[in-house]
Amino acid sequence: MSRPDKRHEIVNAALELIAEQGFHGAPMALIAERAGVGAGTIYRYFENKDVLINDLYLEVEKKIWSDLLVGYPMKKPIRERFLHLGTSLLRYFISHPLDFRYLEQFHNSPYGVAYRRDRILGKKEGCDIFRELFEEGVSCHVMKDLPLVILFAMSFGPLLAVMRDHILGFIRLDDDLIAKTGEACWDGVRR
Amino acid sequence: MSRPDKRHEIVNAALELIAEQGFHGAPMALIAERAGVGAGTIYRYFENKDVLINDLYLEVEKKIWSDLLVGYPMKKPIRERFLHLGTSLLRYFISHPLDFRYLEQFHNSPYGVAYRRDRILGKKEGCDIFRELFEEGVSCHVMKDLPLVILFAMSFGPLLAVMRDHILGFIRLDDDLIAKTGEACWDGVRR
Amino acid sequence: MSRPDKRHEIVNAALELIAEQGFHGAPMALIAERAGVGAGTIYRYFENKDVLINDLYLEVEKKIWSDLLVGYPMKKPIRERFLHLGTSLLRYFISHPLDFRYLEQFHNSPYGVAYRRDRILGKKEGCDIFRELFEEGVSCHVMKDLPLVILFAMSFGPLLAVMRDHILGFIRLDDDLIAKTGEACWDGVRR
Amino acid sequence: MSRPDKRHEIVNAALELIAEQGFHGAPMALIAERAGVGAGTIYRYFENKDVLINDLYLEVEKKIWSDLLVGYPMKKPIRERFLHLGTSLLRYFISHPLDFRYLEQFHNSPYGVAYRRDRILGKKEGCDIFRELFEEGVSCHVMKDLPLVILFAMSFGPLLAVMRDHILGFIRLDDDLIAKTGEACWDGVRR
DNA sequence: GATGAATGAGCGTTCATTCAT
DNA sequence: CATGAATGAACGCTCATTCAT
Repeated sequence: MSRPDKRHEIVNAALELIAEQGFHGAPMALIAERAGVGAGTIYRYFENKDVLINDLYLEVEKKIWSDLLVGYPMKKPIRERFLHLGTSLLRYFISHPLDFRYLEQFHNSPYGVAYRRDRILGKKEGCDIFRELFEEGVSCHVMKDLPLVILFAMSFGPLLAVMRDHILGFIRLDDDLIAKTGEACWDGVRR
Repeated sequence: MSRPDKRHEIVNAALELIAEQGFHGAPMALIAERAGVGAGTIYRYFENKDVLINDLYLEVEKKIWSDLLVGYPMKKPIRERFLHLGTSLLRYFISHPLDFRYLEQFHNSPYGVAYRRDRILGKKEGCDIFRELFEEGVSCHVMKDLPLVILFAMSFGPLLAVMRDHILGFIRLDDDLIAKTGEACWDGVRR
Repeated sequence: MSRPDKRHEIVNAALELIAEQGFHGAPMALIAERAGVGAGTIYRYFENKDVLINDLYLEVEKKIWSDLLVGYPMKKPIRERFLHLGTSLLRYFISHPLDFRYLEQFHNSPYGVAYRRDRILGKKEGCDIFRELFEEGVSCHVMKDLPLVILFAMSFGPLLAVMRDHILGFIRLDDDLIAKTGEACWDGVRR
Repeated sequence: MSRPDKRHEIVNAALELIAEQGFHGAPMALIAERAGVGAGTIYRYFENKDVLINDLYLEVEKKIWSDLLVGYPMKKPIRERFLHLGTSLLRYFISHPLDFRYLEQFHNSPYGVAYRRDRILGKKEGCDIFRELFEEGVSCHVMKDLPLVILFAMSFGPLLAVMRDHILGFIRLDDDLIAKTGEACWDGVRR
């Protein structure tokens, strides 16, 4: 197994275990076992468990951001851009349910708080696209005149809630439902 | 200290510690100490830590349900009932931030999954009021023709997201913002 | 086993193992086993291994200081006081060889450096008696006019070296040899 | 890098690390890194860590012995020979503090005990010069009539103790102090 | 010969749970 | 009943040593 492969096996094992069992259910020894490496090997790739968890988070986030930007209709009206982002996010998570569950575990843990703070305060680069969209939406009187934080919440809140239900098997999100969910979110923020 | 008092102290200590520090930061010995009882005493009231955590969850949920029903405008239009529930929920969490944070910890843990499943499937009593409201809303063509699960998500998702931001200090929810947030949620579900 | 007993068993097991095998040869699990307690039990008495090691050091040192003061001929000439301290120290270590070997391990480790520094600089109380003796010896022209640090070294150096040889079985220190060793040390510092 | 060079780099790196940080602070990987070789390479020169440590000890000791013999006044009186050895030892350690600190680490560890035993029992060659000197001193009634072991201790004990204080910075050994320390040691052993 | 990635036994420490008092 | 000292399995992590390249 080549070096990048081994790293990937570790990251994948961690993603699976943490997504499925939470941080408690993912001791380093188990991650190592599932990755097919020795326990000490993980520490050649990651300084410690925290670093592994944070690096994994960054990787997942990066994949998502780059996915969201694929086909982003920069020149189209705000509504279409909004719908693109919303439905893309849903689609991404539907194809990568472990990523979704990992992010949920991450955000709801000591690790995640700092990141949430940074994101909201605009320190995270990837979020620019959202902030710009919302700022434009507000200033063009297309969206409700509410604090950005609230508009964020009105958009992500329902999307993520719907995703949770999909992941848990309470609904089956198909293209139709994805579109309708996106529209409903738009109704929540539009003026 | 009487028996119910002692139980209450334990439950309260657990609520505080878990809400503030997460499950990791709430070892039984610390809960016992903060409750002013011996470590072994907890096990006279709760079979084990899991039971304590689940019982605590049920208590918090019960308080919330009963609070939501106070002043519930049973006879008023769907919209008003919806807004009552949404803004009441926000108000409850604003005055009981520990309850909110505990629920978040709980839901995002192995404990929480089973409960979410039960609730959605209609096994939880308290949810009846929501289900009835949404079913009526859909059948009267006042709400979007979407699966109940989606309508739930469109309502709770943003509310809880907004609450998180309030708890984390990113916004300050006042009466005006509470009302506007409720309205925005309504826009999301209404036809 | 009563609480003080258990603490004593732990301290004793640590003393034995560290004295005989060094810090490497004294893992907490082994200390616990030899003490006849569970591994976690040690942590009820000592915050961590460092604290155990330092506390043990302080206990040993206290025993020694109090032993040295027994029968200290405060009013007798410097020479007699010096000989009292030297021979008492030898006698103490002969009856408590584990204490001697523990101190050796301790001083020759990261733990011990700080203590040595403090002692030399006169921050340790117990050393007062030595410093006073040497200062008086120098100012009365009974001892050589050398820095205190050197006089300390001229006294303790040979004593401890002789002790090491006794402990290792290279010589058998009897009363006669103890007396002669003390005298030889005195010759080293006296004018 | 030639074979002897590589070996020397390894030995040197081990000396530095162990002298400065103790055995705990000198993992094989770090020794290898500082030596500029691969971790596995060390094992081509030394069977294992113990062997490396023991070989290093022998090298240091050899350097010292050969240094002590430089200018040894074979024909001069016992006193002068004694002073030569004592002050040469001090001077050697002052110019080679790492050697001193390494020896201290070594002697105060499981490794060191065997060597001390050997030396004292006369199995080590280098010690001959000391033993001869002391035996002559005793038989000529120039030194005290004490066991050789004690005379050794009376000589080395204070010297090494003084060195420790110098290394730790408690005193600054200059030529004057070196001479006086040697004389004081002589007073300890002479009749 | 030289390498350094991989290994896994072993470390110090935590904490849910038990049980003698 | 209530206690809290005692427990030991399980954790995250280190490092001497091996071996495929």
